[in-house]
Amino acid sequence: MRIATFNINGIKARIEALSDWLGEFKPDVALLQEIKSVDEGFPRAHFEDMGYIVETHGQKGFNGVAILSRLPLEDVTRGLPGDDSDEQARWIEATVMGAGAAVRVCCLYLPNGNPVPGPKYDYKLAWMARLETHARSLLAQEQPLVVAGDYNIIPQDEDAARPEAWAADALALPQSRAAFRRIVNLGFTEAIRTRNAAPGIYSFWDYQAGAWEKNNGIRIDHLLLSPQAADLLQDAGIDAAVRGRDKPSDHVPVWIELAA
DNA sequence: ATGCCAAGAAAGTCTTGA
Repeated sequence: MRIATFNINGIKARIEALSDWLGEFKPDVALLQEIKSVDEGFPRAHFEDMGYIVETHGQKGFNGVAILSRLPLEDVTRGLPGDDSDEQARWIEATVMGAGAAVRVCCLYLPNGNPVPGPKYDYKLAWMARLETHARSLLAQEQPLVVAGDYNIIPQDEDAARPEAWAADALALPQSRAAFRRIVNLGFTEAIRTRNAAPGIYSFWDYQAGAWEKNNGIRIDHLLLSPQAADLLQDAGIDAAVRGRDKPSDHVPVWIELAA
């Protein structure tokens, strides 16, 4: 089972680039963030015609997440538990029925949190505390589980080409990194780092100042695996070349292959 | 430090992103 996470930065602007990539990479499951669309505005039929089941959790203008799957989905839920007053569309989860195993997949768009300090950073940390609580209950089910998406966290200095530029940013502050580590340390395996321990691998390059051409990137899109999912892991990678294509997102797909 | 670019909502120029 091939699962990818991809912050597409707007479904309307990315429908061609996303379709091309789906046709080439043929993921069984694509976890999309920043669809920037309401559910009714998502081009559902277009992706159904490509063989995908489409589940969205959108909102007007920004945010929004979606799951595209070529395998059957069960028990789709929307919204991160823990705060019924939270209106932002940043979480959708479902069970993917693989031939060999069922895999619970969670698609998240974690708040950016800038500027610091301020209410946006408070919201980020509160959201991460809710994620920790929910992740703990999901892990307790002791099943294959993938919690993936745009975490908006640079886990360590080697995950940025210019870590000094991010030192005071919400993506890299010690408090942000500590919150991410608390989640990982519940028992997750960070998929990419099982395959590549070297610095210099990124998943985001800013549109500004020639960041892609200079390889001035950061690694902020992650797939966290429960022990039962990690046991199924066959491969993991980042499809960085997508960033160099026409009309790209500023993020690229990050993927895993599971024996499921 | 800021926001060089991009997207969306909307119809001028904001907001948001990272």
